[in-house]
Parts: sequence; C-alpha cells; structure tokens
Amino acid sequence: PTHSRPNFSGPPPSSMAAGPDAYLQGNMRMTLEDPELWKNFHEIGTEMIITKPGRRMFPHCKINLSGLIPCAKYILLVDMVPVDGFRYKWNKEKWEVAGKAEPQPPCRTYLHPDSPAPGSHWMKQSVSFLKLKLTNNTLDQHGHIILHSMHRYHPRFHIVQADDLFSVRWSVFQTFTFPETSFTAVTAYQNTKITKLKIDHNPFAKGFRDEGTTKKGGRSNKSPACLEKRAKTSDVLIRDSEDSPTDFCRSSYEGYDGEEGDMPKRKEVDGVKEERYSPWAADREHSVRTESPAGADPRDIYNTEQLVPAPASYQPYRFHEYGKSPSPSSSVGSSNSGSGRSSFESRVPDVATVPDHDPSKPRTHEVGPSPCGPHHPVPAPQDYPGVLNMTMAQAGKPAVIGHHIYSPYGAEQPLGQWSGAGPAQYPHPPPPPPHHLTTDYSTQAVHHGYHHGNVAEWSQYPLFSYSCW
DNA sequence: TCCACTCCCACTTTTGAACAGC
DNA sequence: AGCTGTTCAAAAGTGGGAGTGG
Repeated sequence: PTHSRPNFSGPPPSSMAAGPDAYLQGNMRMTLEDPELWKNFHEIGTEMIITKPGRRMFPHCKINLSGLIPCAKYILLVDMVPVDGFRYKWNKEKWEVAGKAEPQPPCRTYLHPDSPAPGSHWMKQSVSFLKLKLTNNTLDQHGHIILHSMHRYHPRFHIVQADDLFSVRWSVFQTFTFPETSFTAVTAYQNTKITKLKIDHNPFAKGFRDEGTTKKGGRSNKSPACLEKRAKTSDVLIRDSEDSPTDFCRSSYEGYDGEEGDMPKRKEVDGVKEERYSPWAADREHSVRTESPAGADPRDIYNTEQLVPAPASYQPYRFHEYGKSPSPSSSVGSSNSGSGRSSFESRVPDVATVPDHDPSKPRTHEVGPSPCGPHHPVPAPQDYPGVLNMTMAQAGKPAVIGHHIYSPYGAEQPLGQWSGAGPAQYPHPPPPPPHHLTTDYSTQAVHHGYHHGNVAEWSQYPLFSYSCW
C-alpha cells in the first residue's frame, strides 16, 4: 500500500545517514479527512475560487497522520501541482480544453503553522490546512499559493522530518496526494452543482441556502432542484449526488467518456466506498490504476519517500510535463510517462532542499523542546551545488515574491508559509532574473551563498522551491 | 458579443477583547 | 491574582449580481 522509495540521486543526506530512525518514516500513513465530501465534489468536478486577496479552499485540506516517530520533529507542507498542461473553459455544462496551460506562476508551498512539531503532535489529532489560501495575484505579498484560473491542480502534502525549519539542509520526506482533492481554479464558479455543494456545506455560505428564509435566500436559487434533499451528512450527500440527474454529471465531461468507463474497476479500500470519479478523476484514476501498486489505498497510494531536492532530476520532468501536446488523452499519458508510475512520482523531484538554520532567528511555531531529547537525527548543514537556499524577510519588510520568508501571522511569527522562487520564464511582473535568487540569498539570507544558475528555473516547480513566508 | 475577472453587498462564522464570577 | 465562562463587537469568510475590460 504505502510506497516508500529513497530515490535520491545526489549526495547522501545527513538525515538519511544519521540513523535508523530516518527509515522508520516508511511507516508513515496519511489519510484524508472528509473523503466522502471530497468525493462528492470530485464527482462533479471540484472548483476552487481564487481571488486577489486570497481565498480559502472548501473543502479544506484536513489529514490524519500515523507512523511518525513521536519524538522526532516534522514539518508539514502543502503545495499545488498542475494536473496537466492545459487551460480549460466551461462550455455548455462541461469543461473543455481551451489551450495550453499558461506558464507556471511563482510556486509556493504552504507550511503548516504548527511546524515544526513532534510526531506525537501531528498524530494526536487531525491536521487542518484551513488557513491555506489560493490567489491569482502573481504579485501576492501574503504568501498565498498562486494559481492560474481555469487550470487544474491537486494538492500535495509533504512531511519532512526536520528538527526545525532552519537547521535542516537535507531531510527525508514523504509526499502524499489524494486523487479526490484535485480541483479547477476559477475566479467564479462555473458549475452550478459545485456552487450548490459549497453553499450546502460551507458554514460561511449559510446565508445562501434556500432553506433559510434569509433575505438572500433567493439569490442562490439558481439550481433549485435537489435543494430539499440537501443534507449535511456525507451519506446523504452521496445520495443527493446520485439522485440528481446523473446524465448531467456525465454529460459535463463527455470528452472523457473513454476513461470514465474504467471507473467501476476501482475497488473499495480501507472502508472508503469507491465512487465513480469525475472525468477529472478519470484522468488521475487512470494514472493510478496503471502506475500504482495494486490494492493501494486510494488515499495514500501516491505516498513516496524522497529527499530534498535534486534539481538535476527535477528539471527534465518539468520540461517534459509542459512540452507535451495539448490533448486531454495525451496529457494524462505523457505526464506520467516519464516514470511509468503515478503521475505524482513523475512530478516530484527526487530531492529538494531544506534551508539552513539561522541561529539569530526565533523559531516560531515550534512546539517547544522535544520531549525525547536531542538525539533524533538533525542533519548537519551541507552545501551542495544546486541547493536552494532560502532567506527570511525581516518582519514587515516586503520582499521579492518567492524569494523571501514572509509571515502571515505577524512579526512574532516569522514562519508560516514557504513560497517558491519566482520562475524565470514567468511572464508576469516582476519576474526575478534567474540569478536574483542567488543574489538575494547570498546578501540577505543567513545562509551560505551558493551558485546555481538554474535556481529560479528549478524552483519554478512547487516542491520545496523555497522562499518562506 | 462573449467571457474572465473584480468589486461590492448581505449574510455567516470566527476571533478576541472585555467583563463578571468564582 | 489567577482562572474560567459569557457577552459582544470586529474581523474574516461566503456566493451572487453587477460592472469592467480585453
């Protein structure tokens, strides 16, 4: 079920060589909370609103973790990865490919505010990424994850064993994805069924529910059918989805019929009832089926253990990913063809970097001294070519997008979100010159300067392309 | 004309300060 | 003084409609 693969191609990370503890991470398990709700959205084709000031996700990402070393500290991160290389449009009740994807916006990774925290902390309760926000503002200064509207993404969850955010250069990490969490970024909802689901389940949108006799009750009455069947439980939701005209859902994705036909093959795993996913899912399901271990839990089959980060192995994938032809069928195939495994694995760089520690910086979000003492592996700082350093912006001081650490929590909390370095080829201003990052880091940051001409380009892709918020 | 996007509105929940009681 | 619980206003989070601009 859980696939673990030390696929590091560069110098051996100290954390990996530090001791057997590092390998225990192979037992990590991550499950998605509210999978039924996610599936309900996914069956229709999840859409997530993106706005300039940033918008939360709904459903928001909430996970459960097990198999961590209770004493060891971990940081949890989320980033968003393009599902394919296309731009979409909503046309007559269905999504259609509208051309090639726009160049990647600055890549950012959301760091869970509790990070770093002992494994026991992460395992004792579910971990919510409620405050993660999505934006379409490429100049965003708040550290929100920048996405393109009308593009499809899926979240990736990274668990990095790291004593703190700065002292680790190399760390073993594992990445998880959940097929049902993929979504289309939009500036306004396209599918009224999605709107309805959001209104029905997001407490902030109660005012738009029909049942409530509020002033605005009528406003949300665009698709009154099925509203009386609305219920809060997932079971009812599924029923609702099934009751509603199925041909609507299907017709919404006519172009993907071929893949949808495979859906019933999915098996029920781990008590999670297998549902027919939307054609978005069909894309991914196809990948999963062909490239994941049979019988894998659909919620964690993408799990892999990796090291942080390897630009060399990274770039080829990226180029491959975005150089493909804009055809839906080929998109799925080509995006996965590199590894012959899950689309996830082909996307993930073999290694990524975790920045050095700045001793002068306060460690916020740190949950205090490890109850187990300092014996768990703490990788020693190392310098390798291509290592992406990071820097922390001074509190309240704006920094170049993707190059600095910002704090969404105020000056007293200098860490909250990592954001990737700006892409060299990204057309929107201000695209930092490829070497700007290096300059920034060597002059402002704490860490050793390093020279790697492709840093900006490398960090265009999400995983552990760091600048921190 | 179309469509993606932004702004603003009315609504809701969440948050946190202020206060009271023990 | 310190803790806990309650109240209430402000802040933040919602989707929709209208307007804008390419």
